[in-house]
Amino acid sequence: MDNLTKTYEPQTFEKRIYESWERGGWFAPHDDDGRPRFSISIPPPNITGSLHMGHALQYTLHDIITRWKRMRGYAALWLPGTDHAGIATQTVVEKQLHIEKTSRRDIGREKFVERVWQWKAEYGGRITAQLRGLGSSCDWSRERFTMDPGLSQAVRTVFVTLHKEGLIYRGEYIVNWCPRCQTALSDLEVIPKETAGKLYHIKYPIKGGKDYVVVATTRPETMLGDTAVAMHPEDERAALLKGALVILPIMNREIPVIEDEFVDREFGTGVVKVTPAHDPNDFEVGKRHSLPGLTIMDGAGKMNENAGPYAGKDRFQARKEIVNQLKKQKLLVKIDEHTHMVGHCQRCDTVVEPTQSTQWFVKMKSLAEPAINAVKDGSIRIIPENWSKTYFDWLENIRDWCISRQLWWGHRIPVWYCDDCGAVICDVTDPTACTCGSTRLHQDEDVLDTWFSSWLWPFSTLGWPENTPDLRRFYPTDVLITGFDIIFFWVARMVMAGLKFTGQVPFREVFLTGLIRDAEGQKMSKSRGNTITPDELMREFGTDAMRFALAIQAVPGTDIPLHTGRMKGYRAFANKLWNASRFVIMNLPENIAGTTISGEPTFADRWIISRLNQVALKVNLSLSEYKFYEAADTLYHFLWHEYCDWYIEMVKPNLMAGDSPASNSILMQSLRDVLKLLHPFMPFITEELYQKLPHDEPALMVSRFPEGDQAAIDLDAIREMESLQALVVAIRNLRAENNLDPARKIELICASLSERDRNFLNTMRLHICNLCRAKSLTVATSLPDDKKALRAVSGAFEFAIPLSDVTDLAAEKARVEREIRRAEEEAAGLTRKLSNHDFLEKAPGKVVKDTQQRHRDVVARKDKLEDMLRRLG
RNA sequence: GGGCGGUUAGCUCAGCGGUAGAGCACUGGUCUUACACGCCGGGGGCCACAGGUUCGAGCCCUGUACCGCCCA
Repeated sequence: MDNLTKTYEPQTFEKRIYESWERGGWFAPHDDDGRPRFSISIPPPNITGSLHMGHALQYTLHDIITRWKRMRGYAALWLPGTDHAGIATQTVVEKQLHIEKTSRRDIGREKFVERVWQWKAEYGGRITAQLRGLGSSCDWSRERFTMDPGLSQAVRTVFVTLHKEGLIYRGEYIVNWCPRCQTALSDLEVIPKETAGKLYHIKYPIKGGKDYVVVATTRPETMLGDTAVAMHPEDERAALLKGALVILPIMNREIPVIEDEFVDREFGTGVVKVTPAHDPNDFEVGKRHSLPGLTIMDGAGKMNENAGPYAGKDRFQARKEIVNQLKKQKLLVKIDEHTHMVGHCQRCDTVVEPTQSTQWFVKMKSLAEPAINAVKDGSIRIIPENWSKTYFDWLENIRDWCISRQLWWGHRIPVWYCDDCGAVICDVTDPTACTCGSTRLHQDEDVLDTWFSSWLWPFSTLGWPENTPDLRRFYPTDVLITGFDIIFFWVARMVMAGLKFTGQVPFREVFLTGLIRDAEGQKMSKSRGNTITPDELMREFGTDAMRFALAIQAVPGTDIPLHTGRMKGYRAFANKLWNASRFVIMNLPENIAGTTISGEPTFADRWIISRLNQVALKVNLSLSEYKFYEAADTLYHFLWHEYCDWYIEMVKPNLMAGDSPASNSILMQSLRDVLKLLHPFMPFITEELYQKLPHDEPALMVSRFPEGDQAAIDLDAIREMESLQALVVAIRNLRAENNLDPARKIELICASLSERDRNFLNTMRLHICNLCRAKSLTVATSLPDDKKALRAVSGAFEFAIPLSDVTDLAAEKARVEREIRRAEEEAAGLTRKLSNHDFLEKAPGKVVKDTQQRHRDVVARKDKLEDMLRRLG
């Protein structure tokens, strides 16, 4: 048997253990079809990313559930993979090219895509390596990437199907445009941020007079694209201006005054400029009033040829210059400070420019309805339940999804245009000729939003559109675990796609985690500089300690502030487990039988077995309800404060005497069960320790999870243990209060009028002496009338520690008096309750009975204490 | 403006109708031969506020005040 180091040193075994699991092939689900199956797919991390705390939390929970199911005999599949992160990955490679003093335009599309694949081959394994470091028991043989041929096939199939059904269309609309990424974005990829801006009040002269109207705008540069000004129809000024034209300053263009109810009369001057090509509202107004749209910027956010003198200038520079120009022309009335929401690119934080542009869209309405129903009728359960409302709200007000991106990295839109007849061909396989006979075809330049492949993830990874054995066996998946922040991006869309294309829900349950925050409760972000990475924590505290810390704080629907003190605490817990195991291993007889119990179990044995079964039942129940925190907390308390603090201590004298073979065996077996119960939470340390103990299975991870057996619970043993603990704590307390040297062996007298109690004391004699550091215990019907003794009461027992050197009688009396007062207060409260007729009549019988018992107990206690006080003189 | 959370011990959080809990921090004692990442004790809470329901309310209802998030 190897000797264990004195402290927990995770870095010495984590890597080795993970490799042994992989070598064992235990991450892949059993082929045995008789087993129930469990399946979960990973929210694929971005291929360019590195593991952050949110991942660490979510993947820890994935792993806990997967390991738990696997150990309970399920053919458990956790399917891993990554997504191709269109914008992020393209940006990374573009930066590389920039360093090489070239660009994607220079090398061309084909070469560029090649470079990205090259980059992926080189760095794409980074995040999956980190995933391994976390202990994730994913089936790597089934790893998928959103750009894999199979998944690409799924994307094409879906596109073509939706296109045929008319649910995908192409058109010119206002979209969110990121001038840095130079692509369109979906609504979800735009982050509105409260921004301190300005509200400019600008005079637009009315044609043919000296009058003018004043419009208010936050984006004066867009005025170059104005094609009208609008007022509310009920505005009295509107009547006067009916049919009037105003002169657009700077451009000196005549534009009409129109009336439209969308104008907010309260805001600004009640008159707004209308720029159909650069504002979503104005775009709608423009359509209603048949106004032309005039685009005044290019894809990079620079003013274009329609911007007259400002052509070529950056949009923000143009804003400054235009404001100056207006000032000069005395057309600027005033500038108000104005805080408003400004859209920023989710990827690069650049201010998004709403721009009129031709893009591809998905009609979402008809897809959303079944997704709503799936949650309403319980086919999918969202945990915590209150997120359902958010889910419904979004789906009920869903807008069409802009899916085309002006990128090169991604799934290219499977649409071709005939250069001769202009036909549009949309097909799963690349067409070679048009129906007109022409072979001059060109494919649409755009690629699809990355989420357009992610929303197929639960089934595309299992082989869809092929009807593969994996798809039949592992779809639908059981549960989706992810952050609530992607409930729209991903969760809702997956439900829509799953129902539409497989006719089934993609998962039966959705568990939404909170966000990981810093110690001050702030969101972690690079700009705040408050990020902590899992790598740092794993190095400092051990992976198991970090996992345990995350699990025990994973209360559904609650954010987790990250305190390193907490991590330290769970490293101490791991150390405790380590040392408890060390103790057990050190005390193993050479040839202990693996699983058989020889000899009669002692009281302590019966107690720990009972508690172990209760704990196992509780852990299974908690995990089945996704109460990770409850399961972890139960185990923490059991191992430390029951197994270590009491059971090991109670077993020590037997071990030293060598007279209880059963205890030896139960000590080891119950530890092994604790290791099993803890394994999903702390896989590395438990596996390492399991390997050091006698064991039957090749690895803990494939051993059987303790289910807990109601029949193995001896409630009498548990009750007796509770009174023993209360008595021991009371005696220890008395010692400590009176500053008795812990090394000093005391004499102890315990008294009770009941014979049963006295029998109990005699049975527990050795435990009491051992746990209280007493050299003798005298059991009596009453305490001797000796003044020189410390006295206290615990439950039905009174006890005394005779001391020849007790000197401070006054202090001792004061202490007893204090206890009497406490007992009196409690008794008074209970008396009040019991003299209330309504309580006696209306409260359930059990509650009344318990209250009466408590009252009797506290009165008895008070009597005993008063008796003690008298004896003290 | 609409919606959803939160407000419990110094800190971070459980508890959600019948005696207020945990971890950390604090504090007194202690290197008792598994562990000082330890052991044995201890202190600390009108459970945000105001009403209501109930025999009984952190727990249910109504309202208020702060704080946070999401959607317009």
